[in-house]
Order: sequence, then structure tokens, then C-alpha cells
Amino acid sequence: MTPKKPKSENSIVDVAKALGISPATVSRALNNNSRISEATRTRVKEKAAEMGYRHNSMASSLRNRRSNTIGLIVPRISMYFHAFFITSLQRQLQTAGYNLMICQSNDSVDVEKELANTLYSARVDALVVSLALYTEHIGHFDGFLRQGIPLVFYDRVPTLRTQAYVIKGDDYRGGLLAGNHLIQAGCKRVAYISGPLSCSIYQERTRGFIDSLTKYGVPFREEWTYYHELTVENAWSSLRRLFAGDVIPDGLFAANDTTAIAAVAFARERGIRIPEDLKIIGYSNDPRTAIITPAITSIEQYPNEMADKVAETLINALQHRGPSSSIVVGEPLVCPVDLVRRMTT
Amino acid sequence: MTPKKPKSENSIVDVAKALGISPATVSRALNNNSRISEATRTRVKEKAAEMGYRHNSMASSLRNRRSNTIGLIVPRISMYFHAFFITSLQRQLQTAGYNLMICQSNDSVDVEKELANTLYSARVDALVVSLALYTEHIGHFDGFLRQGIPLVFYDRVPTLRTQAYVIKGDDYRGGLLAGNHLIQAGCKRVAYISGPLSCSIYQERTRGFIDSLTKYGVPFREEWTYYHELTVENAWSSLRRLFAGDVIPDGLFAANDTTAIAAVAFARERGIRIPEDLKIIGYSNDPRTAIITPAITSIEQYPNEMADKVAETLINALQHRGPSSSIVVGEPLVCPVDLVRRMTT
DNA sequence: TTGTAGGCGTTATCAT
DNA sequence: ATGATAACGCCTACAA
Repeated sequence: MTPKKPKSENSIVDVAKALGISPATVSRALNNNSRISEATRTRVKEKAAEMGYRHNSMASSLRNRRSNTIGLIVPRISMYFHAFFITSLQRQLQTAGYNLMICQSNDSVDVEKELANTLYSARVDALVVSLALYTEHIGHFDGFLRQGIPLVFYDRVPTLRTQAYVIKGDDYRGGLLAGNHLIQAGCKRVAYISGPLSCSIYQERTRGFIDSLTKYGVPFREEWTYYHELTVENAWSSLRRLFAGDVIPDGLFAANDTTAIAAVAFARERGIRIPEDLKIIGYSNDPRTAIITPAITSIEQYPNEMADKVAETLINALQHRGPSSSIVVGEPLVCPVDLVRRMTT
Repeated sequence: MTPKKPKSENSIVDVAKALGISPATVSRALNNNSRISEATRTRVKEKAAEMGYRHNSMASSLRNRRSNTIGLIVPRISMYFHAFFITSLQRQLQTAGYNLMICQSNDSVDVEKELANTLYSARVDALVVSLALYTEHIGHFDGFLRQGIPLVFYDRVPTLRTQAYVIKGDDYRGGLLAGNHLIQAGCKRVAYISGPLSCSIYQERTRGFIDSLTKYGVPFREEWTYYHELTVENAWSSLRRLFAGDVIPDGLFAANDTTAIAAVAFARERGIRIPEDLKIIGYSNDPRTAIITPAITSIEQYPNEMADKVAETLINALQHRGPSSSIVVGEPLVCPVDLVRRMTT
């Protein structure tokens, strides 16, 4: 492939010339416009194929003022939940004739801002976002709202009120279920490792968890609670501190599965028996929780179902069907979660 | 967000009018063209910001005949290797001013074809592809070659000769290393579960593996070799057959980690001791191989390094630097692999 | 340093 | 059923 400068391609004008008809007719024929004779349509399509003509969506987008592209900003595609969400969303949007432009913020607020601007300039027809870990202000998305471009937040949604669509998991209930389950399994001294409270999902999981403990009269101990990015390294560091004292936890709620997995490894290293000495519950039902020994109890979030809701919302909004959608601005749609019991509880 | 029709936005013409200058000047000022006075540049940028002006990349792309977007077709983003590859590639392209349009073929040849067409119409400046499992003919990418649009295959590359860039892992060596390692660990009766041979990576792994056995005089047994999609279900089905007879394997090379993980689970269920009775080696060094018990020996493919090479190739090709690139058309670039020894061997 | 003008390829509108 | 025309917003010779 020698680097040659982009040879100008055949356009509909060229096809039109070759056939001795007008570009408008060619355009209509290719777009299956009804007011064109079957004969012409066939003739045009054949000629176009013969000439290697390809539709130019840049020109088409400019003319139509719509790109048929939807932007997606996600913290990281390597997170199980998001990978599955994306796959499902992409399939549905593809079917509806939209392309999905997938971008990763890498959990950086700055990158998120840049991406928002880029996608705005790219004139995406809609934007779907799951926020970075420390995003609190969402002013970088205001342009979309001002222009009436559909904006959908999912999973990690803004904590402030917004005029965008909001589709989230029932993280409060997830936290509640986790707490209830640990207590019902007999835990008296429960620890908690959470993500930062700047992030909606951890706020809610924490609320639910605390409410559960309160309901059962089990103390929520500040000194056994950690809020930090949920990496393996941070998990080990917190676990070491948790198990450094005389009194040690007999239950742990890890707000993500990476942390729960680290906890299982930690317990093994320390000779802490699971579930006898320590019960562990994670969050997201990452496939890894099922293959590790012992398999980890976790909270399922149904990424595919959430993708369904997001797709439905998008397509409704883009087709201006408006109120027929089940999701409306200002009222978050909350998707169910379930506890999946395995061997750590 | 009430569905309102897209309000027409301010263009450079509007900004120009507001300032009483020509659109050309505005365009140049915004693009930091050198031949514009500092004063004007500042005035223009301020006014543009004030008016909420946003660059329209559709118009710009049409005019410039380049989209600054690079297309990517990948079998599935949920595969560890690809997720890491993408993250790394995206970061580098972003830095270089390109957007990445990530698409999944879902291992379907038909979807792959559709995506190729869509991305062609979208006028991506370059295309990066890892092929679907059963893609043998690659004619659907010919348009890119004809138009001189840089085309890069990576990982799962065409088995036929092509004029595109080819960047692949050293799968032959991976297969060789796997075979050598099993034999050196004492295996006499080795089984093999591979992906379909339509796919370059499995072809090569198989070749390497067979060459290793041959070198050591260990028989390669057709009846202990399976070629199929490497899913959990298929793995179990093959494993059951492998261990149904009187003589059973003492070593298994699984051509991906999902299969190796399934084998560990299978062995546990059957009470087969690992590594005493059965040694297992996987492929890709998926993080899951490290957390499972026993941790699985695997072949590391260095997705980030491969992404580096792909990014370098792309940027070179896009900037017409031509021959200064270390990667040239017609000669596949082969990236190193390494064996990571763990507890299953 | 700035302005003028034409065109990138497509499609909607208005005419025939 | 088809054609002529203009416009989407931007950029860049070329002119001043």
C-alpha cells in the first residue's frame, strides 16, 4: 500500500453523467425514494455498483444535519459491566441504523470533558454517558441540552439534578440486599470497602448498606469503612488495616467485584476461612466471581436490560416520539438488581 | 429534555457577521493560522465562545476530504486481549488527534462486511481490523486498498496474501512454547483444543504445537485434538470426550484461556489432580488465569505493545511518511510472546 | 493581514 | 417521474 493521495472518488454526479440523467434522480434511486421508476432505480444501482460508487456520509450528514452517529463515553471498556452493556447497546443501535462512537474517559474528568467537546463537534445525534469516578459538575454536557441533543446518563449518573435522561441500577437496593444478606448469614462485625462518594453508585450502595445495618441494629463502623478507588492495590492496603487489630470483621461488603476477589486472595494468604471466619459479598456479578475458589456472592446488575432501556430511550428521543417513551426527563429510571448467592456467604 | 427540533447553530458566518469581518478570517483565526493578527485571533475566539460557536466537523471533513476518524473492527470487546488493545490504541490515536470508531463484528462474517461498508461510507481515514473467526475471504476490504486508505490487520489476520499492513502475535512460537513446556514438564500424552483453522492465530498455534511435539518425538494424536469455537460449552463437551477412554491425557494445550479455565473446573469436578495428573496451559494470559485456583500457565501476548505498533503504523501511513515506518506492506510484523508459568504445569 | 468566491457531495424544494 | 437549483458549513486558492 504505497501512500498515495486520496484519489477522488465517483460521486452521484459522476454516476448521473455516466447515465445521462440528473444527480437528483441518482440520489433518489439510491435512497429508494418511492417516486422513481423501477427501471431507473435498477439502472442507477447497477451503474453505481459498476463504477464503485460509495455513499458519502459526510456530505449526507452535512446536508441532513444529522450524523446517524451516537456518542458513548464510558469509564473503561474493560469493566465487565460496561463491556456487556456496550455490546448490547451497539447491536440495537446498529439495527436502528445508527453508529456508535465508543470513547473511554479512563475515569479522568479532563478526558471526559475533551471527549464531550469532540463528540459535540462531531455532531453526534445523541450522547450516552457513564461518568468518571470523580465527575461532580456536569457543565461540559450543557451544550447538548441547550441544543436539544438527547443526552442519556446511565449507571454512574449525576448526583445533581439534570435535564437529561437518567437510567440507573438500583444501587440503593443493592446495598440493602448486601447488608441484609450478610446479617442474615450471621455477621455481627461488618466492614465495608466502597468507591468514592463523588460517584452516584457508591453513594447509593452506601446508603442502602447503612440502612440495612441500622434496621438490624448492627453497628456501621466508620473505622471499618474505606472510600477509595476500587483497585487491587487499594483493596489490599485496606484489608491489611482491617485485619490488623484485635477485633476483626466477620463480614465484608465490597462495592465492586475486583475488591471482593482481592479479599478472597487476602483471606487465603492470611489463612482466614471463608465463609466460616469471614463472609464476603461483591458487586456486579463479574464472571470472575463465579470461577474463583470460593465463588463469590455478588449483586447482578443486568447490563443487557439496562442497554435495552437506553436504546429504547434513545430511539424514542431521536424519532421525536416524545411522551410515548417510558423514560422521561427528570425522573431517573431505576433498573432492578438481584443477589446471586455463592460460596463466600 | 423536550424533543425540540435541532435549532440551527451559529456558524463561522454568523460569527463573522457579528464582528463585521469575513468568514475566512474567522476560519483562519479559529484554526490558529499564522497569517492572522494576534488581536483579531483573540477577538474572534472570544466572540465565538460568547456565541456558543462549535466547530462542525461534518462540514470540515467534507471540505478537507478527511474525517480524522479511524475505524476499528474487532470480534468482541469483551475479550481481554482486545479490550486492552483498544484502550491503548485509543489513547494514542486521541493524542494524535484522531477519533476511533470502535465496532464489533461479534465474530460474524456478515456483520463484519456490513461494518466495513459503513465505515467506508463514513470515510474513515484508516481502518484497523481483527477478523471474525470464520472470515476467509477479505474482499469486503478491497475498497480501502483501492482508495489507498490505510488498512491494518492485527492479531487475527488474513491467511491469504494481502496488500494491507499486517501486525500479528508470534502465534507459531506461542504454540511451540506451549508444546515444549508441557513436554519438559513431563507430559507424554498431550491433548489439544484449538479454535477453527479458518483463523490465522489457530493455524499458527497449531503448527507451532505440532512442530514441538514432533521435535520431541511425542505423538500428536488426531483423536485428542479438537477444532471448534472456544466457548465454555464446547470446552466441556470436548473434555468429556477426552477423558472418556481408558488412556487419558496428562497434558492439555488450550488455545485460549476460557478453555483452560473450563479445563480446570472440569478437572476439579472429576477429581483429576492438577498438575500431578494433568498439566494445562492456556493462551492470552487473561487476568482470570491468575486468580483461579490453581493459577493457570499461559502465553502472554502483550496487547499494549501490539497497539503501539498499530498506532505507529497508522500515524506513519496517515502522514505519508511512507518508508520511514518500520512496518511495510507485504511483510507481516510479528510481535513477541512469552510463556507465563503458574501452577497448572 | 484580510477579503472574495467557489466547491467538497448530497438532498430538499420547486418546477416541469 | 425527473430535472434544475440551492444550500448544509467550512476551507483555501487567489486577489487585494
